[in-house]
Amino acid sequence: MKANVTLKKLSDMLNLSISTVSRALKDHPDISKETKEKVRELANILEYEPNTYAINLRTNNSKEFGVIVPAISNYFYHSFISSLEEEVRRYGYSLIILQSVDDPAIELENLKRCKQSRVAGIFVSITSNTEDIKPFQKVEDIGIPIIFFDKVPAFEACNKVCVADVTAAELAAEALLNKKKKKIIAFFGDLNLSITQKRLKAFENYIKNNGKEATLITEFANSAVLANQIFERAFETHQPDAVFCMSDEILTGVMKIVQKLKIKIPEQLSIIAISDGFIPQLYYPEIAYAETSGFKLGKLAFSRMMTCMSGHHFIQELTIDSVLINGGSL
Amino acid sequence: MKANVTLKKLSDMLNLSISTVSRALKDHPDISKETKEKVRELANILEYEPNTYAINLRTNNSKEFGVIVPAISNYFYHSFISSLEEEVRRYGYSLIILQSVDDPAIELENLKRCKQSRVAGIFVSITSNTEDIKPFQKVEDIGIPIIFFDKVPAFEACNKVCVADVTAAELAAEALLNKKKKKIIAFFGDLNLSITQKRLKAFENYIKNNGKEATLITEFANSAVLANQIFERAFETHQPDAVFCMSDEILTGVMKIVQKLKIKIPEQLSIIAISDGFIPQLYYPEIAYAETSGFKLGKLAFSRMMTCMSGHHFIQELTIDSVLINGGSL
DNA sequence: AAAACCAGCGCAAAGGTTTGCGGTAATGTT
DNA sequence: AACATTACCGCAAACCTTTGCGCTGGTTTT
Repeated sequence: MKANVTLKKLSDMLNLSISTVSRALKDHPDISKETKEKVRELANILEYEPNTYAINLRTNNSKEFGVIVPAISNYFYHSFISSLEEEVRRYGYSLIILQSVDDPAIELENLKRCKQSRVAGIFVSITSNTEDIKPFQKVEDIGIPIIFFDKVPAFEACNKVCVADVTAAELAAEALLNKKKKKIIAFFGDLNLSITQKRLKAFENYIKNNGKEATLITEFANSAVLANQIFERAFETHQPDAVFCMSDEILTGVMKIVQKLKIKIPEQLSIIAISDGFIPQLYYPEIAYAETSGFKLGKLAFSRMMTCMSGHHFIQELTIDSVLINGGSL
Repeated sequence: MKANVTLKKLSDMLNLSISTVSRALKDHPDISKETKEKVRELANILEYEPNTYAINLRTNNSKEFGVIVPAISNYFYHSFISSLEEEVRRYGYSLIILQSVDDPAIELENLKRCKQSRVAGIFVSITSNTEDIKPFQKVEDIGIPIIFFDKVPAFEACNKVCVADVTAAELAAEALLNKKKKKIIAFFGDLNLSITQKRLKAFENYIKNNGKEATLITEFANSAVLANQIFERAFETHQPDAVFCMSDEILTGVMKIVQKLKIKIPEQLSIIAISDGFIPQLYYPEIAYAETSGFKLGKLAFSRMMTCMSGHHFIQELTIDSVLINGGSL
């Protein structure tokens, strides 16, 4: 573990002052070409690297963003994180990942960590049980911008970037109606989540307004396993000609039953989902879906973060549009 | 953006020195109970939080680990990361995630970042093209321990934690032979990867030594899409009674053809894979697999990191064992 | 020839915390 | 009564970088 080379060391060796060395390395106009050259040369030889800790202390901020999510191993978040990481790296930032395990208490702890680390900004997807948004607002008050993404607070005024839940649900509904489906099972996740409520409402409304002759049956399941059982029963009871799956989790539950009962897709049953696309393309035929791209959301979240950091502090709520991706399942 | 409360501020308000306040908050024996009480009280009221930057500078290390992976959105890594994050959090550490996009140049840049951030340690899964391990060793020389996981350098002496490739492949082969399979397609990924070579060799050897009457056909594909085409052709050409998939990527490719050709599992074809378990349970019947758990690997990697940090610097190569998880696919 | 200017560099403070050492007063020991 | 001990606390250096300001010697302006 060799001694670290610092500005002081360089300045000693060159018989210059620390400030001159510092400025030389930063190409400051006050320093002559020759001096700059000498300094740079020695810095290269000794492999000088500025001490990040000292810089952070001096400038009182770091090139790091915090990311707080309910869980990483989720169909959606890792594509978001992956996309976000790509983006922030270009600007010299890094990502600190914190999982809340869907527990508001841990979420709060994670927030506190971000505050203590004095990150440059925080990306948050809240847990399904998060009720108190004030702690987040307090952090924002001390100058750390917060971008909520995906799972965002329902009412409070804050910076949010979301997928277009309403559009996605409507696109899916429209696709089914275009195919003249008459008996549709719409299958949703945890009704306590605002995302479920939004998609449910949008889907129901669209069918009600545009599909007079279609029958709609709604089902709910909080896990893929539960989705299995519920769908198996529902399929036999109602003999639907189409099923809409609000999420990947639901879709995987449904598809397992499809395989078990050897249901013919799309002859016997049409399927459509809302997804970011990974799960739907695992099946044959590939499942049609209204796209909610974690990738695109990552890019959007970052650009929003940058404008927030530049001082434009007006609050904004953004969504990325959804498009219909056709599979052979319709 | 209110002014930050520092030790100095506290000490001024209490008419104490900075050092006394610092020690009081750390429960140092030199400080009297009463003083400690007063300090703690005021610190609470003012919501004092130590300045991480200053601490890092002073102690010359941070409570952060770097994680360098080829890509986050991978079947395996996000469960590793998720598990690792859970673990490090208990000890007050955080995780900085860096993606190499399977590019050795970016990988090198990521390594440099970790070095500049002076993280406490680095977890690395190298890209398939990484050839030069020296930069990693140089970082280790300056006192930052490095744990290679999953994709590890083939020959160099360094700390590695891996899944039990050999055991997993043998378990899978054994399971197929137990079922008296006679014509087995063994399907592998990129042959340039050491992981592929290991699994290939182990599988082939096991069949050769224990399954005299079984025919083995090996195939290779570098992507799920390629796996589709190759398997479709191979299935029709060879009419196998079993297929072994070396990875999730291969498995998804195979399963799509299974669905397309309506191959009956397990009557017509037995399937077994090596996987961490998420993909296999998406299908009906669930696919049997030799488990290589990202979750367990995360725990192991962390414990190895801790012993490395405690100064026991002997190099070690560890593997987590594999177990056979039965599905209905055999 | 005096005044103004400029290029090039150094001094020193600031950012907040930790910690070895030294100091003071009070209590205990012979 | 003189000395040693103990309990508490403060001084100041160190970690490394950034930056406002001031200083010097030389060149240009009036």
